[in-house]
Amino acid sequence: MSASERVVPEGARRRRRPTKQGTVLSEQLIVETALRLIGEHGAAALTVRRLGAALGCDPSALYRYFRDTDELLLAVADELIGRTLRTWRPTGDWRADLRTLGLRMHADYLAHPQAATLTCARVTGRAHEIRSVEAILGVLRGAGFPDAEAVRIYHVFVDQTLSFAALDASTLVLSEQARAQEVQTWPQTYARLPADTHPNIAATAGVLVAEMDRSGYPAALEMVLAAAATRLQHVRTPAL
Amino acid sequence: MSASERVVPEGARRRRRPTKQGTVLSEQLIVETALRLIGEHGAAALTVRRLGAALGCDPSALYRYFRDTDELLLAVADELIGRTLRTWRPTGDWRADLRTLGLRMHADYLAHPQAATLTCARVTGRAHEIRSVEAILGVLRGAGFPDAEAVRIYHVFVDQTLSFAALDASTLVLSEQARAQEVQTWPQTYARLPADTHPNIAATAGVLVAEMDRSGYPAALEMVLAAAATRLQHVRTPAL
DNA sequence: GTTCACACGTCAACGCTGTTGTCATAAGGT
DNA sequence: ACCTTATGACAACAGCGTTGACGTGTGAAC
Repeated sequence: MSASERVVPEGARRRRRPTKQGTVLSEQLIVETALRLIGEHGAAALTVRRLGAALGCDPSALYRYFRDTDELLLAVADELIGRTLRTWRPTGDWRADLRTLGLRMHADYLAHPQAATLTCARVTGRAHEIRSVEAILGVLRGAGFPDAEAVRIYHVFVDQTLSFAALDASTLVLSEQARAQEVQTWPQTYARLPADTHPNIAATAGVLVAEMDRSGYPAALEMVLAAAATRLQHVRTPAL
Repeated sequence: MSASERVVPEGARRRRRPTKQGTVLSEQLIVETALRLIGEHGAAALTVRRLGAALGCDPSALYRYFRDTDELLLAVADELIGRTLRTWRPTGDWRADLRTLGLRMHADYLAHPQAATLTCARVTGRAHEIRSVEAILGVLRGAGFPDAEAVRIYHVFVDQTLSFAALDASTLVLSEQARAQEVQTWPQTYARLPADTHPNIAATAGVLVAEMDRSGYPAALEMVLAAAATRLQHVRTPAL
């Protein structure tokens, strides 16, 4: 039997057989346990053996549910997307809708930084992700963007949100002292550079220290939304 | 002897003893070989054993030069930063300068994805980084952006470039088959969704498949530059 | 009810990984 | 020429993902 034939799709499962330790496995339970493991003990804690131990089953039992660890990771990623999307409702104002969705996705991923660094870059092709793509495209096309434009803006919006989430999450995962040192680099190193050798840094030192202390995502999102709005005006009033 | 005591700083090395196969090790040679290994055989090829084999030495000999593989990767990353900025010269056209710098940084990081994913989020506070901050701020202030605005745009520009680089690099780090599957998800899964359940995806399927096949960074960069240009116009012609 | 196919958990094993303790030896200051 | 010790080699360990074989309990069929 090859590895891929070993996996039975979740919908087709009929026999639910408890493990030696009594737990009844399911795709849902495995994904939740994986997420919990990552949240409690860091991303490095997600190994097949540890996950098996946490679930009370043999590690190899997981291969009845996922072809390999990569597929398991995709399921974890999709679960995160689903949690974000579950409470979001579009209002009809495209700019406000994208703003709140972006900020919420960013925040939700940061709430699970270890999981975010592992999964932000992945295209899952699973249910929750598909729903989010459909929704965002709907918002943009409903606002009047032509198809090509809508797809391009969708791409920028989603990749920007995920990549900033991964970036910001990765700093949260650093060790306590590494993060502390990272934060202090701006006031300690940059704010003290002399004006004759580094005129631009010296002139903006105060603003620089304050700005670099927070995420650049909100400002980046605003700029992308502003550029999109400008583009929409051109589409609506062509050849002025 | 503990692991950290085993490492001798590069400057303090006195005895250069050739390995059994004749090569004379050095921090520089190890870093270069690691970069070559990544470039030739992919990120997965960078293991201590393979690196040892490529260098003609026992894997454990590397631990005389780096405390662990993480420290080795940081050394590789540091080498990368230097290479990126070395050839860039501002022309005086702020928008073109930022465009070429962003695209070049993005490309250079992608050429060494393993190092990129590990280092994109770090603030080093070292010479190369400081020079880049000074240069970018100089471009923006020279273009006429007020200090607060210049810092804000610098933040967005640099974080967006690094985060997209990390995102795109992380897909290159995936195993061969995982990446292949990721690419096929758009034509195989998304392009086949029926129009009645997923009207927006179905309507844009063709454009979607083409768009998602490449990085969103160039488009994102253009949108940020466009938003910045609009902002600059407002600053130059206040209170119209 | 009883039977029966097989889904699914378990076990053992493979080859890989990073890392370390110990030892031998050649380099280089004296 | 000696002696210290830096440094490379060797062997071993624990842990990793993954697979093939095995047996047992389940749910369906009759």
